[in-house]
Amino acid sequence: MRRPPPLSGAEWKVMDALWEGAPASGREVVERLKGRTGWAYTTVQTLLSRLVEKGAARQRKGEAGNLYEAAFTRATARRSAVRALLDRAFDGAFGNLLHHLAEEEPLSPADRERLQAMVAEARRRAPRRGRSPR
Amino acid sequence: MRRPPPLSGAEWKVMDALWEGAPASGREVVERLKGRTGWAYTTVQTLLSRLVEKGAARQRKGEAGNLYEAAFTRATARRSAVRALLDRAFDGAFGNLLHHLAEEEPLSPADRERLQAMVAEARRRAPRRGRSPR
DNA sequence: GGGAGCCTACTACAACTGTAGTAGGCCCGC
DNA sequence: GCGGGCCTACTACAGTTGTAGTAGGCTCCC
Repeated sequence: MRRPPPLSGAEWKVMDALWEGAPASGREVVERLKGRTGWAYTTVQTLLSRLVEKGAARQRKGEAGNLYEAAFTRATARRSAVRALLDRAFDGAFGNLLHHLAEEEPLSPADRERLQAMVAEARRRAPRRGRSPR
Repeated sequence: MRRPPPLSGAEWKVMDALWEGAPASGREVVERLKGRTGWAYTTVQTLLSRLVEKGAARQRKGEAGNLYEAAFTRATARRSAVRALLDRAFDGAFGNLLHHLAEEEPLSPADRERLQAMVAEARRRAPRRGRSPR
């Protein structure tokens, strides 16, 4: 899966359930989503089918019914979602997003500390791995 | 406008044109979008009408046709879009997004430097303005 | 071996999105 | 004063998304 397909809001919830443990039966997925969504069994089934269709999940026959698992990791999906946000609202540039976060979002002082520490840490661990901004 | 409405991809492009200078006539908006989208005049008009309907833009009569302007700033729209991404893909928590950015995204070393500097700068300027993370 | 459950596949349907076409009004130049 | 442009309002239509319902099959119990 080179480029994961975009996931809709409802699809994200189902993928979250799959990432909690796979493979999972339709029944299990419904159980995991109970309390978060209250969706009918068939609603979840429809979403699972759509995810399989678009290549976000894989389906295989199990003992009792189909089993499902995500076709890519949460981190991959997040990268894709961040990329989509970038293209849509930040002119495609990471720098614009970073600037926005630092300047416009109500980060708590703790968030800022944390962000700063994380950046420093990541830089220490992988000083040469980045790509240049566009 | 307490909560700006969510904007679709096409709507973002039109809003971008409005933010480039307002008020602007439909014709001007179309001109600004030429080369970026190639949309027909009526396509842009439809999008402008939808934006007015959903309260994202304001319309008023001008000398020669309607004039349009954005009803909120780009920064406001961006905050809203970031919030939507957070809710959809990061469990609603800023911290998760920050962690993702630092750990998973291919930021260039320059981006990391910049991010770090911006955070430090923002903290210096507004040491007490943040809200606590959720 | 027939009914209760459970499962999958197919269908439904309204709202929202992307992308436009058409009709009808107003103004300017000839 | 009429044809060409330009503008607005309305309509169109397919694809996606959210949220299900229904029909038909398997299976296990009594």
